[in-house]
Amino acid sequence: MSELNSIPKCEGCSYKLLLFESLPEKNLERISACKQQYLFKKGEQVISEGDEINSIVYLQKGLIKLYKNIPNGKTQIISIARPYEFVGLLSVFSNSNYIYSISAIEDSHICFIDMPCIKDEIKEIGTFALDIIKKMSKITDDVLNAKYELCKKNLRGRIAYTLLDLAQHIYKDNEFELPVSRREIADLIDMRTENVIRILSEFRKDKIIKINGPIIEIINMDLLKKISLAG
Amino acid sequence: MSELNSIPKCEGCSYKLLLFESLPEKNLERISACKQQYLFKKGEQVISEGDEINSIVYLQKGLIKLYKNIPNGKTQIISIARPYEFVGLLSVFSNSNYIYSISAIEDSHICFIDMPCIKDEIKEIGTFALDIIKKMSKITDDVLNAKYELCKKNLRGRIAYTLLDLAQHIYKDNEFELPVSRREIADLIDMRTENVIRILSEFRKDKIIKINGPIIEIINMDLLKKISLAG
DNA sequence: CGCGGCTTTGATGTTCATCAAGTAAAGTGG
DNA sequence: CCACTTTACTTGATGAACATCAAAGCCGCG
Repeated sequence: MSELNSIPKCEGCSYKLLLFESLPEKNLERISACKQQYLFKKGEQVISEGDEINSIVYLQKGLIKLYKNIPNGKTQIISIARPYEFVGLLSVFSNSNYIYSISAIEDSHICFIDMPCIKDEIKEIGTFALDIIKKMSKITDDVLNAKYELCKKNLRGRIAYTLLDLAQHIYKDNEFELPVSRREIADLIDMRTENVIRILSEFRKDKIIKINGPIIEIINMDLLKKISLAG
Repeated sequence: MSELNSIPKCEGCSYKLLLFESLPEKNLERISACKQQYLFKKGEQVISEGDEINSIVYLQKGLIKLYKNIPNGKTQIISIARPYEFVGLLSVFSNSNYIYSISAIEDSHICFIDMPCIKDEIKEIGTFALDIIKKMSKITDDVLNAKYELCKKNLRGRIAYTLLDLAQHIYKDNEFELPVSRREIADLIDMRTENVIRILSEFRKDKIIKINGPIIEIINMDLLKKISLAG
């Protein structure tokens, strides 16, 4: 982890539009003054389960994963998050400590805004409070819907769904490098490593995707969508 | 649906402590003035998918289910909610229309608070805004954790988990009447009706529960907990 | 170089969905 | 009130989907 030496003002930050649109100039400056931006290298840990929550975390650039350590020394990935997502927004207001860990799976710029600052602005600016509520509501909706969808699908459907998510939402490209191991994908969508591999191989044989080590290219998007829906 | 003829003031409502603790007397009176309470009989529909959201719904007494209608004429139950739960809180701030239906599975008292009133108070009273945020955050956490747990379990584990939830959180009694059909339980936890029945029968044979029509009594709580955890 | 972790494939057994068939219970119309 | 229909419940048989076990190749790293 290293501090970014040129810390941009919040005024120029694309997140401003995302969440701070309703904040007057004066308040935005206060927010700007109580934030820290850091660069995390690929693989570095951002948050450890149990850490005290004293800031809101968001991802400006890069890719991170949320995960829990489960008893037998394994990990359970909760989600993979891309920029423009308020990584820690889900439970930071109801807990005093993190119930999951976060680490960077690509070099990432991460911004920490002090929690007391955020709370002060929420208390002072009513429209900002409503914005936060709306955003939280949206995130919850999305995460829950995704989980409900995934739960009902068979294994082929889950893999198809995951590949589509990576291509369409995370990388916005039909060709991308799998950001996590096959074992971690298995964790993420509740199946076994062997079956992740097997189904990826089937998709390759069926000419739905090309596999080149960690690189995946989707060559039959329509069929993949059908499999995801049918699953 | 029938209007409750003696509408109690919010001051005496147990929900006051739950959410409106930080609201001054004056504001609580305004909230009190823009709410409606109704009695819904068992089976009556409270909200239909697609209805415009113009109030916050909460359950004061009774039991309700949230569900979606899915294409083939079937339904998917999302959750069963008990009193002291803000039924509609999950997505009411990010959508203009309901994305699920709600119906009463026991006679229920339901309170509707006009959304504009709530929003006005959020904007005006900062601590109230923070309370709402905290509550939403907690609900999200709980619902998500439950879904993550359930997803990973095998069928026996899911049934055990569901029975424990009903006994411990919903009815607070080792003996209770199943509030929904076995088919609906299957929907709720993503399995087939036949397997719900089969596993309940197995639990009966293993002397974990007693079944008397719709009445279930848990007689080996420890084992049920083990099965839920092991699942 | 050897060790450990990730990947891959095959063989095998378990879990679960599906199909079929029958009973009980509950509503419906004459 | 009874015949009739529908819906919920229940059990068994079967096959498909999936987890588990085993073994081998690959690759990075000390």
